[in-house]
Amino acid sequence: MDKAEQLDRISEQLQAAGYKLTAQRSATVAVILDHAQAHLSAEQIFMATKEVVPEIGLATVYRTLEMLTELHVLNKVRFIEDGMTHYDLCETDHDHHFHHHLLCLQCGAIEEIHTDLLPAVEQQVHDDYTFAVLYHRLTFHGI
Amino acid sequence: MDKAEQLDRISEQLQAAGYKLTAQRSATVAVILDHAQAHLSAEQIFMATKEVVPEIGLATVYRTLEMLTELHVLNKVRFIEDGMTHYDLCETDHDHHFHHHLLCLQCGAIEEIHTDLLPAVEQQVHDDYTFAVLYHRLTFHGI
DNA sequence: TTAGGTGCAAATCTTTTGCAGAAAG
DNA sequence: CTTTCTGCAAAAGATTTGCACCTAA
Repeated sequence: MDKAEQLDRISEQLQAAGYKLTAQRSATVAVILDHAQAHLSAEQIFMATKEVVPEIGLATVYRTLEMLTELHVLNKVRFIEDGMTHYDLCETDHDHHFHHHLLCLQCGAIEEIHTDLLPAVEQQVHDDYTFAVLYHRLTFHGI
Repeated sequence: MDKAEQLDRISEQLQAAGYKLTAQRSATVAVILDHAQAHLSAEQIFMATKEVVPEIGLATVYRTLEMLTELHVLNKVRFIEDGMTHYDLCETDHDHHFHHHLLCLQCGAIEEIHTDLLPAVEQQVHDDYTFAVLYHRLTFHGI
């Protein structure tokens, strides 16, 4: 699935949910798709979107990001290392289970793993702690 | 190891690192030990410490918390659910590998698991991604 | 005695909100 | 047309910092 296709799909999702399709929203989504693996912060998304729609305001970006999060298009992520929220694209399907982070303590780079490493572990948690795991969040710190 | 003993140990660590042992710092550490499993926020630690040392200021608590984090007495944790940093005690030994969270999406309760579930997974990450895992951060969300 | 610590208030930083004008459906 | 969006500026909430006064060692 290429970017244009994804953009269309997300646009449809927006409209299906009763939201209007504005230039600001399309541009914001396009920026996010352009940096799919980059875990941008709101500020970074704002800056990049401004290149395309110069009159956009930061508040609009925050509102769009919030909206996309509610629609499960985006995931919010917070690393202790910096004070802000980062956003990353939910891979359409079972993202909740197939997505972890590698964070380099030396260069700050963030990479993703899309292999599910934890099914056995989740089963164990379920059995030992009477806890229904809906999703998990896993970050490895290292070099 | 009981609380008094832990407090002594941490006090020694502070002094060994060249910090002075003040009433505010002892009281703050005591509060943290009293709520060892509670993942308190700075504000909560401040409130509780104020009961013992009423003249303490929030800024001092933040400074102490920062200091304890640098000394690896505490760990900072951020959940997407609320905007603030929570602090939890590093279990003296190999906390980095033996500590995960269960977060209940219904009642908001946070529990800890002290079993290391991931050694096999870390090995795999190391092999597949040329990545030296120093520590990881894992939260399960569910009911 | 003196370097480091403290409380307070002001500053900062990220995110949210109120509102009057603009635009999508 | 009408409901939803938008940009701006102001507000809010968490954390940090500057400074003059304390205090542990």
